[in-house]
Amino acid sequence: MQLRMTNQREIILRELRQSGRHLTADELYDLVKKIMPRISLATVYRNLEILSEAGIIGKLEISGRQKRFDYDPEEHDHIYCVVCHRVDNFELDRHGINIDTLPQVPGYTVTGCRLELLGICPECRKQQGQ
Amino acid sequence: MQLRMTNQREIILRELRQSGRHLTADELYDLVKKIMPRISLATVYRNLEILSEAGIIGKLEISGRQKRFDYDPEEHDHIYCVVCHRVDNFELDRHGINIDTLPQVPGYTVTGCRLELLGICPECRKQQGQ
DNA sequence: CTCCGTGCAAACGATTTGCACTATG
DNA sequence: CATAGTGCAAATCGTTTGCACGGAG
Repeated sequence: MQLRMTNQREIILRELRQSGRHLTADELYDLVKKIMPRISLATVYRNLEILSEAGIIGKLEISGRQKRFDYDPEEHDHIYCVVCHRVDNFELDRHGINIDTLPQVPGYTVTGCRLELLGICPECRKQQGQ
Repeated sequence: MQLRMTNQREIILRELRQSGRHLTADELYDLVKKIMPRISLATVYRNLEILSEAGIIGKLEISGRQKRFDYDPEEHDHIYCVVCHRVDNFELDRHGINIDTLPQVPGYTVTGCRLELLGICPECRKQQGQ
C-alpha cells in the first residue's frame, strides 16, 4: 500500500505545517477549503490519519474533546491552554525522567510516559487582563 | 444551586467507589442498572458531570477516547494500558517536578502538569503471553 | 490500466438536551 | 411547594464508512 501524493494531501500537509499550530480536523478543513473549495471533510480526516500513521505528522491524544494533529512528528512534550484548548510544543529537560528511571507500577510493563503542561496561553492571558 | 442526594446519585457514587476502577459512563450505567433497572444513561452522564464539577469524583479526558471517571478526586497520576485502555492510579515521586520547578514556556502562565504513564496492564500481559 | 484516493451521504458511538413528570429538602 | 433531578427520545458532535467515480503512477 503505497502513498500517492495527491493534490489534497499536499495541501493538507502544507497548510498544517504553515499554520505552525496543532489543528483539529475541522479547523484544517476550514483552511484547506479556502484553497480547494470542493474538498470533503472525510478526505481531511482520512489524510490526517494516513499521514500520522506514516509518521509524517503527529497525532495528539491529550485532554480535550477533539483530536489534534501536530506538524512535527518528533517526540516532544505539549503545553495545553486550559481556557481556549490551544496546544503548543515545547522542549523539556525531563529532569531525569525517562523509561529507565520511571517508577515501576505493580503488574504493569511500563512502556512510556507523557508529560503535559497546563497553562494559560498568551492570548487568553491578555483577555483576562493578566 | 444546591446538590440533592437522590437515590440514583447515591448509587452511582457508591458503585463507582466500590469498583475501585476508572469507569466510563456506560460501564457504570451497566453496573447501576443491575440495582436500579429503570435508570437512564442520561442520568448517569448528568450525575458524573455534576459530581466531578463538585470535586467529589475526578474526570479523565483523553482526546479521541471515552471519558473515564475516577473514584478518587485527589491529585495523582495515571497509568494507562495501551492495549485495553484501562486506567489505574499511582502515586509518583515526581523526581522534583512541581509547579515551582516547571519549565517556563514563553508567554504562558503554567498552572499545572500531568504525568501519564503508558504501559501494558497485568491482564493484557497475560493474554499476550508476556 | 490498476488501484489508491475522492466526494457525498449515511452510519456511528459518545454525549447532551428539551420536555413533561417526580420527588428532595 | 419550589425547584433540582429524572426518564425518554431526539438532537448534536466528532469521526468513520460504503459506494461509485476520478486521477496518480
